[in-house]
Amino acid sequence: MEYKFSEIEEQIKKFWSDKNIYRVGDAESGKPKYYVLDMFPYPSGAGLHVGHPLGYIASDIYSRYKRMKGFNVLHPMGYDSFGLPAEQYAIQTGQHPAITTEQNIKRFREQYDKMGFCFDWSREVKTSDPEFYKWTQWIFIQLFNSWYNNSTDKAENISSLEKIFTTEGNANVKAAHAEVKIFSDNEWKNFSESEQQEILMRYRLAFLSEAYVNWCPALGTVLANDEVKDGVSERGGYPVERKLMKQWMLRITAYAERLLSGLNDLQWSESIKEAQRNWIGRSEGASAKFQIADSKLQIEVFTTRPDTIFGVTFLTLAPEHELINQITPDSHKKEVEEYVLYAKNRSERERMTEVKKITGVFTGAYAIHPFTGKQIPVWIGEYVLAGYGTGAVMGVPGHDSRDYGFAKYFNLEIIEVVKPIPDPFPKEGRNTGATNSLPLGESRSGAEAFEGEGKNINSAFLDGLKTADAKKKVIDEIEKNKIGERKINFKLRDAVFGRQRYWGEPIPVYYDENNIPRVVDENDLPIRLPEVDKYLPTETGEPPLANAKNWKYKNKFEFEKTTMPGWAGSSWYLFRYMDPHNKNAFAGKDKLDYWKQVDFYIGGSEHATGHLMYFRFWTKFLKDLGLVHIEEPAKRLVNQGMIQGVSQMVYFSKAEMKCYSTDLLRNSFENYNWTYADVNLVDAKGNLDIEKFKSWKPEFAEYKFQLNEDKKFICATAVEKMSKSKYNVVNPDDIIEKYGADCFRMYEMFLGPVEMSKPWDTKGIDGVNRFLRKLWKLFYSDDGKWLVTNEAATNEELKILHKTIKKVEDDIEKLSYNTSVSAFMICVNELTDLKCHKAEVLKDLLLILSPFAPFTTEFLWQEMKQGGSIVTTEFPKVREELLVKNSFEYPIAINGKTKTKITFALDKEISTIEKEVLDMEILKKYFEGRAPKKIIVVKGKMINVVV
RNA sequence: GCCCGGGUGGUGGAACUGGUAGACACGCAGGACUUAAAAUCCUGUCGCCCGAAACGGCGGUGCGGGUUCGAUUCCCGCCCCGGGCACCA
Repeated sequence: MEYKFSEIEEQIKKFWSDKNIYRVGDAESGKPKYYVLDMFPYPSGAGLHVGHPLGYIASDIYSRYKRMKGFNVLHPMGYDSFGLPAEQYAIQTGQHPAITTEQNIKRFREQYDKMGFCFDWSREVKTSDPEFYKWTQWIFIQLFNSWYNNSTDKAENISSLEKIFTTEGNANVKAAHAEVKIFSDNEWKNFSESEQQEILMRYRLAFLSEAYVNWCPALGTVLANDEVKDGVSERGGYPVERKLMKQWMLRITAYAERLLSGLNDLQWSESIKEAQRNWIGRSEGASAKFQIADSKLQIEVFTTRPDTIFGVTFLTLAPEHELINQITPDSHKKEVEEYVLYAKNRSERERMTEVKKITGVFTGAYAIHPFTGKQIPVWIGEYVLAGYGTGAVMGVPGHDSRDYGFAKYFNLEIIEVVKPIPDPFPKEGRNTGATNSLPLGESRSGAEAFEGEGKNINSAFLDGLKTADAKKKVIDEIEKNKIGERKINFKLRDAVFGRQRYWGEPIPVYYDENNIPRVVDENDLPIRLPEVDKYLPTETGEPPLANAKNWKYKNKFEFEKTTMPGWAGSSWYLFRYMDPHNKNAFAGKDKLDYWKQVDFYIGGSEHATGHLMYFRFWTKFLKDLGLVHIEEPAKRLVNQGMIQGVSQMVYFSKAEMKCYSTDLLRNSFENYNWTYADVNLVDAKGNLDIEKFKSWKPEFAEYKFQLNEDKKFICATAVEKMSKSKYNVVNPDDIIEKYGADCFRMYEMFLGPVEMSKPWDTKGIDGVNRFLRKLWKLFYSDDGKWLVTNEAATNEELKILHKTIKKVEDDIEKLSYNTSVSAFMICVNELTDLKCHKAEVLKDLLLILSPFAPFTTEFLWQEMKQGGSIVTTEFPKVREELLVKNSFEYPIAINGKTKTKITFALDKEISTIEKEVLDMEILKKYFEGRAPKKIIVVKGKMINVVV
């Protein structure tokens, strides 16, 4: 019988679906749980390319393996189906994004099914489904109704805060909040309703706030920080500018400390953890207030180097700083206003690309140094960011490179206050670890700012102290004199949550008769996305939802018109899979208790600072409310690498109207132009199908094609990202059609470690294809006879089998799938050599191979009449006793170079081995008459003789 | 600039915790089968040198040093590639 994978796949697919084999139960299964999750895909119109399934295959193998190991495995799939592309398409064509999205989901589903993934589709979720976004809105309401209590270090209901305000005011409240004035209980009671609500808004975890946001005019919406890369939008690459806008935001900064410390215990890749640490950007230091001369005003700065305070020669304010107007004397108003205007009109992009450019202006005002009493000038500079710290810095040009650059440029005073301590034990050729340290005796004059640690000079009471001690001492002084306080700052900013877009979850907020924002009643959820006749903003610049007719809460109140960002639904979806059809809660308590958290999460590293941050934030929030019992959503995270494309290029000369086979050009490429050729027009050996190329790119129809000596036309290649525009996309459907799903799955794994990026090269797939055919031949002869016998297996055969079981088991745990595929190949090669067709061996081989090649193994399992399904059968146990070795072939090295091999029993005395080795005749010639100095015997490893 | 990864044959990659570098494949070369092709099977395949062959010699894991009986693996200093962050006080 021939190996006809497409028939097998059809038959087995039906077998599984008839048996409902992938249906996953909950606690009643009586088994320990294991939760494997793939990152939520956005169903794009392009479908999947060969790179996407990499992670899915890896998680699928793991899920199948865990299931065979006795776990109740949850391995669900769904869609993050709100998003920009469908909406952009809607704007262009008028087609409702829901329709486009549905079509794309259908296509994704077809592709998933072909690959034989063990998803339990009865648990499928879609973020754009009202049954799903009802709970996204519900969580938003909880965020709105919560504040973060820094004393208990958790989120609490806003009512507890109101109670405190009523009994004692806000003076002693430790909370994450925007700037508020201190008020007493009586004052609170006398505030109007809207004043009270205005204050509460400054404490809520979901809040409306006026802030500088990333505005993207081309997309017509604001973006969160992680959605902006290099000053342009991550999606589409459109310019982004800073704009002051009233926006819904989430107070993720309240969780900064927990988001940071929680990283330590996670089994995530170091690079992702580092990316998150940098993004959170915790720094310790102090705030200090500088009095403005002849004024009651003070300017507060934040610094991580309070020990350098005696080196302060100026202050710099961000152009957006709110005190600028008040401190600037009339004499300097004009220049200052001009400068502020200039800075304001510079886009984020310009600012970023011109980082080196130094700009600034003197305000005309002076501040008083809190310790020396000296007057120092107050400047405005673009290098100071409004959103970080206090928006003002103390200029220490001696010990900060930016301050140094600024001072040099504007000719401001520079004072040295920290001297580096020379390394007393300099190690030759070694990095001492100290940054910027100078060799002993070298002077610092004319050098740049020294940013390292050292000893204080020119610093009054700090003189002679080492940096760490000076910091401590100066902060004590600062606090004692009420100049400022010890402070921790974070780079992390609150997340902009509203989007001026149509295709997203409506924010469940309305505005009452006093225009106070209120969340809707939970019983009114979901607030459905209304129909609109066009998806663009209104003529008055309102978001698309303002186009909806008769869309009012309780028929009279205006709804909020912005929608939630793409990452809203994906911030909590892990819980919905546990209980996807629950009508009364986002997930039932019993389900949450059983499934707890994701044990194994797999997805791309591009989500390091976006999704993975919000995902953790929402989980922590839900935990604070007692709704879930876990602090972190995913214990172990693996980032699959990218599968790159191999682009094919044709070199040509326009003048000659001629294309050249690449091997003819050698080193003269620069004299020619090139153009992409679709990878599908090039055969496995790099040979271009010229006729097809001509009809694909008609502008080359009249060109001559210069072939090489073998009468071939060879394309140049480059490894690049797989993308439509590079014509290097390989579609998994084509591969599956040609080689079958099992072969596709195994080949993707065989390509290399899951975490690494690598180019897709279809050529290599033949190796895996041959392997599957060889496997088949252990079961069927060429003329279709069933070969499997019930003969007892020999020791040698069992050894081969159990060696493979052990290897595969270890490899799966380590996700080293490429080496398990090798192990299978070795096993089948060895069994083929022994002509082994014994059921005893083959049955276990099928079992261990089944997570990789589920279709073929299930088919053969059924042919072997083993009963049940291979999917639900137990993973075979290694019989270690078969693998015990009693002798070892030692490599014998002379001075570390292997010369020969000798076998010794493993329990042989080392001293006996030493003696025997030294007496060996073949080794004598290597000694060249010298007496061996030393012999090293490492049991079971090797022997080395030193002469 | 800073922070993470990574660099091994023509190609993808393997090598436990410092112990035989190049497993397993692809490709290539040669051969068998065939009228022929496909498929399949066999042999060889890191480089150089000697040789009829060797279970001969030398070199070799980006480069230069070091530690060690022994280094792809550990340490120091560089180079290159990929990714992230980027005036964060």
